[in-house]
Amino acid sequence: MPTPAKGRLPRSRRLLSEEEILDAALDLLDEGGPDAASVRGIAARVGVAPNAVYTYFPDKASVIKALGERLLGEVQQGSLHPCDQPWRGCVEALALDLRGRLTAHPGAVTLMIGGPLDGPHALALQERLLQLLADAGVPPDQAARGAHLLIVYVFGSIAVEVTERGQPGQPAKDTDRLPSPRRALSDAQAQQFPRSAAAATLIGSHASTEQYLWGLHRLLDGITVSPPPFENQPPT
Amino acid sequence: MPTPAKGRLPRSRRLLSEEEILDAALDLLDEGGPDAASVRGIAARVGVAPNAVYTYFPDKASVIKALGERLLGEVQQGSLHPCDQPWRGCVEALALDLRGRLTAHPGAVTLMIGGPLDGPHALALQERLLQLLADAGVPPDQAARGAHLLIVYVFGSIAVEVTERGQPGQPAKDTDRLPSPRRALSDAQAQQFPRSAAAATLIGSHASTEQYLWGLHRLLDGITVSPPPFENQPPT
DNA sequence: ACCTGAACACCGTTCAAGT
DNA sequence: ACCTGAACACCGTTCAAGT
Repeated sequence: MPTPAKGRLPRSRRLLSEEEILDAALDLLDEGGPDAASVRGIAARVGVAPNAVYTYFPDKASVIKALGERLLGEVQQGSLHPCDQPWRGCVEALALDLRGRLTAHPGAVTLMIGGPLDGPHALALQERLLQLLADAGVPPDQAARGAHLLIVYVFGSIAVEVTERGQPGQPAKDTDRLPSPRRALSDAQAQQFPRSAAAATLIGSHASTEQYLWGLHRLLDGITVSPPPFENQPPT
Repeated sequence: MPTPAKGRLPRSRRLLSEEEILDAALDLLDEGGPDAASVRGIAARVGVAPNAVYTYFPDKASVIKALGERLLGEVQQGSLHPCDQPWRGCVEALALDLRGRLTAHPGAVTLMIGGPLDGPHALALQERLLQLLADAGVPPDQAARGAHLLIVYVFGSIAVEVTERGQPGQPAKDTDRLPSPRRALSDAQAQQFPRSAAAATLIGSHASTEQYLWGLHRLLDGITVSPPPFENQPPT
């Protein structure tokens, strides 16, 4: 028996670790956008041959999946403290933390939303959300629907935000280099879609974080005050 | 002057049309998932050399963008009739139409959400939504925020739905071939995340369309009844 | 077990040439 | 204007071989 090294720490003469590969992938995505995280590029950055990556991950999709899970894990870790605020504040903090940590890596987010979010850290986030809604007195079936609704909203908002800002990979053609947070419409578009043009200027005057939180609370309103008739809310 | 052919119809001896290329791309995506729509594959399907595609579109991203716009255009066209129901019914019909037409093409949707939805048909949909909210008596700034919220929800739901179902490209590993609409958790997962497990069984008992509409109406509740204090709703 | 060089079967895109 | 063959610079992944 070749001594299975039960401590497992000095397992073998590997040059790399899974984490180093994920670091390299994230750096490449941050610098060059969603197409920059090629297996060959990752291998070059950590200084090995392209196929050495396959010692640590079975394929490229697994690398992306693990990277997404790691980003979600940071969120979970960042909100570990039991949160002494009222429940709405806790949901808000969680949503803000999630948004902040993901929008910092638009290239990674673009790849993440291509596949399902079903890893353990994603589940842990859902679990925490269900816990918060239960604490708020929302009955289980409504909390189940509500948590799903919140998840769709939060990830949808992040996805929209990430795709609206230019990725570092795309050269960002200079015709639409507008400084406004939500870019205005061209004259022709404004003429054809007057309400959209007006809405763009109305919303553009607010910070996107404010818009994000407004939507979140509208949604919490809808979840907590809505049918089936339900008024179990604890006092503020 | 080489006679610019003002009628423009028999413009030249082109073998293809933009529509044929989009048809081919959509067929490939439907059959093989998001990675199946290669420029070379499209060209082969319409019977030309790979680079002939670049006569019609400047690059692959433009093909994807045009395809997304076409799918959104069908939605817009499908809800052309002025909608004689009360406004909530109209929003619901629009949301259902959008979901139905997009989830029919999961591969295309996966590619669409990678880039921004800012084409004319996307704007037309937003315009219609703003019109409906204005008809409902929602003041302009709230309608602007609300429309954005609805768009995020609808596209987020579709994206989640599409990524949860397996794409035809991925071989759908036989370990998770569960028949339920929302797949249940493994035993280990259920033990670690009890609320998520319970929520999965609770939601799994409903059709996903019902869950989709539930969220939509919770959201409409939040938009129409919420601060700033507002009770301008027309009688049913 | 881990890494290597070499190869396979693909990509998107460009270029010069033909009509 | 439109299409072609040929090529360039890439991909992800596999395989046999080395340690």
